[in-house]
Amino acid sequence: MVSIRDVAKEAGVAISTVSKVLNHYPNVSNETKEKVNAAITALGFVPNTIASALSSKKTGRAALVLDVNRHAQTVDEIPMQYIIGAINKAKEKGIDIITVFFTMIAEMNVEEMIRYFQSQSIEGLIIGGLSKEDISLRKLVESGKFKSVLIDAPGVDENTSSIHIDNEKAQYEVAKKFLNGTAYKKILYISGKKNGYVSEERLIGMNRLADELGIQVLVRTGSFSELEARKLTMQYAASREAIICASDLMAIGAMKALIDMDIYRPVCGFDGVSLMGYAGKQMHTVRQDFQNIAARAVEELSRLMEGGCGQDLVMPHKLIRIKYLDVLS
Amino acid sequence: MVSIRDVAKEAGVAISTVSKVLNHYPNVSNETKEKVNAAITALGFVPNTIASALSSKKTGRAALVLDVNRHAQTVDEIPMQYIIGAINKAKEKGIDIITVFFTMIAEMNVEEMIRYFQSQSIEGLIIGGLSKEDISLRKLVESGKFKSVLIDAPGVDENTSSIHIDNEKAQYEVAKKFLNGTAYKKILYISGKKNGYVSEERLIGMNRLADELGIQVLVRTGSFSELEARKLTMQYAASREAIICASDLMAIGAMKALIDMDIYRPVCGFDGVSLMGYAGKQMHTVRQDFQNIAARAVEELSRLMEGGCGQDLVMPHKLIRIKYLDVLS
DNA sequence: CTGTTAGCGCCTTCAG
DNA sequence: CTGAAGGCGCTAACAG
Repeated sequence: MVSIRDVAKEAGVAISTVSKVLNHYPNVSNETKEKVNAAITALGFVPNTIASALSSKKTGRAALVLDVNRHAQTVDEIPMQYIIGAINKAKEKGIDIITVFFTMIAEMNVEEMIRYFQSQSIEGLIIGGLSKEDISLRKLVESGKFKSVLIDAPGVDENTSSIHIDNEKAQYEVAKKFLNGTAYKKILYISGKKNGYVSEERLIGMNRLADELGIQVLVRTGSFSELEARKLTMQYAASREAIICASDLMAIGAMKALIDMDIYRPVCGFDGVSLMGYAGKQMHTVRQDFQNIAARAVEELSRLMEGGCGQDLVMPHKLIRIKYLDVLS
Repeated sequence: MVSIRDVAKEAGVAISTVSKVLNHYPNVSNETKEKVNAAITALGFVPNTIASALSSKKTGRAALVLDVNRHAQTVDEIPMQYIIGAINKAKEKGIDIITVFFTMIAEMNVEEMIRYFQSQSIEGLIIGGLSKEDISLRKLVESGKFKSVLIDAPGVDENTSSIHIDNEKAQYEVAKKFLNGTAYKKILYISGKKNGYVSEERLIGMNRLADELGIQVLVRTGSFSELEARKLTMQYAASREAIICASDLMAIGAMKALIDMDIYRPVCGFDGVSLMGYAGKQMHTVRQDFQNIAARAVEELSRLMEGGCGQDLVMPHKLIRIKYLDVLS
């Protein structure tokens, strides 16, 4: 392995000079800079990140912590979008991302988590899907040992940023568009998790619209589960005129139930996953650009790692109507 | 940060002794081992992977290289399964995995790829979806600079293992089961990619069955594209009795085309992705356990990294009939 | 603007 | 079985 020392010798300069041009220090003359660069390419020198990290105490490593149901049979589209968005941006930013799943750290207490991430030399965390029940993880974030970006969860402090769409507004808007031109007065709203951060906001948005339009909303908790939404639809849809769900997956569950029941009710979703396109029916939904959210999260983490202060970031959303042809490729 | 030196002091032993118990060296007395371990827990010592890697020249880092279509709107289920399977097993094996996408390295030549992975201190590669067109990547593997495990692609050598199901057999079997009890004589077979490793094997399996049963098979290339399969079905299905596809996504495309054409033809897929469950129709398919394949790949890589020699691994597959309820969660 | 010199935290011979 | 000492490749003061 050719090292910085070889480059220095080849270029006829000191070892530290090479380091300086490598790290784009300001005070190096163009002349020596060129000599060094020539030597670098001549020798095919590759800087050793490990050594650099050890010496500088900056590893540039971050963990993307995601909640995927390991044995779920449904498609994990959202985590995948997060991964794609984050990794691509991370490469651009020169930071390393390792992906970690909730299940891998679920059993750990705070100390163990800290130890785990520290042993991995991780400086930053991007957490997707933190819920109120993830107490250890929350404590980990609050420990301040790592810079963190929380997707869809609150908790801004000096070392922590939060990134999310305006869930309340989005739910309000999509439901409004969905109901536009209709005279429905009896809606079934299938909500997310009880005590879930985004679920509560979405519910508020729904209620605000209901007040405004003077419609009656029956709220039931679907726990973001397709099956649960299916059951709730079976139970309540007959006496309702339309169904609004706090996620696309639940919307699909609702729709399938309606097909089984052989009745028609319009259904509204939330997320904009491509799976909707396979569900066999056009549906209104909010579209979140998960890749973009993750990419933005990486940028934000990068900023934090360079000493920036935590902040609250609100991403834009769109309203769309998804149909089969949208997902053909 | 508490270091090995502090532990040594606390335990009243030499720094190297601590290192030895950390790395489970044989020649340390139980007595000192206990002293050291006590000191470790007392101080909450966390070994520094970076320093260890620099010193030992073993990083224990691997890259999972995957082909995901960044802007594809269909669900990237297979890569996600690979990621889940690989990462979970990697944690168990104590190796670090960073995920890399083909798009991130597509433009690079071999030298650049080598440099990229070396600068990341990566020792091993797990590559999913290597095709005959990925010349640089193939050269990278053949360079012998990294230990590699190829999923669904051939190329075993000293540093390289290959892992895959028996595609020929699987295609033969699923098609046989699918046609069992029918008297169809005119089949449309929508194949994968021309010159694709797995595509060719599957086609051979299909042809073998066709010979055996004396049926006539019209082969068309669907390139694993749902849209292409849809088009081909539109074009040829009317004059055929059944459709067999070399992937589930193409099977879905075929099925949607049949619905549009308003004719019925049974469709057979290959893979066992959960998306099939949303397609609105029961379908025969091969089921590959992608998580398990990836997990096995990590084990194999781990073996290679410890000096083992490359080998060819054939994973088992199942035949299933997938239907909507299978994917409810 | 350039070179010298200590480490970073750990591993690994090599003596004892 | 244990300890001392010399790096691994690089960064970061500090001199010059």
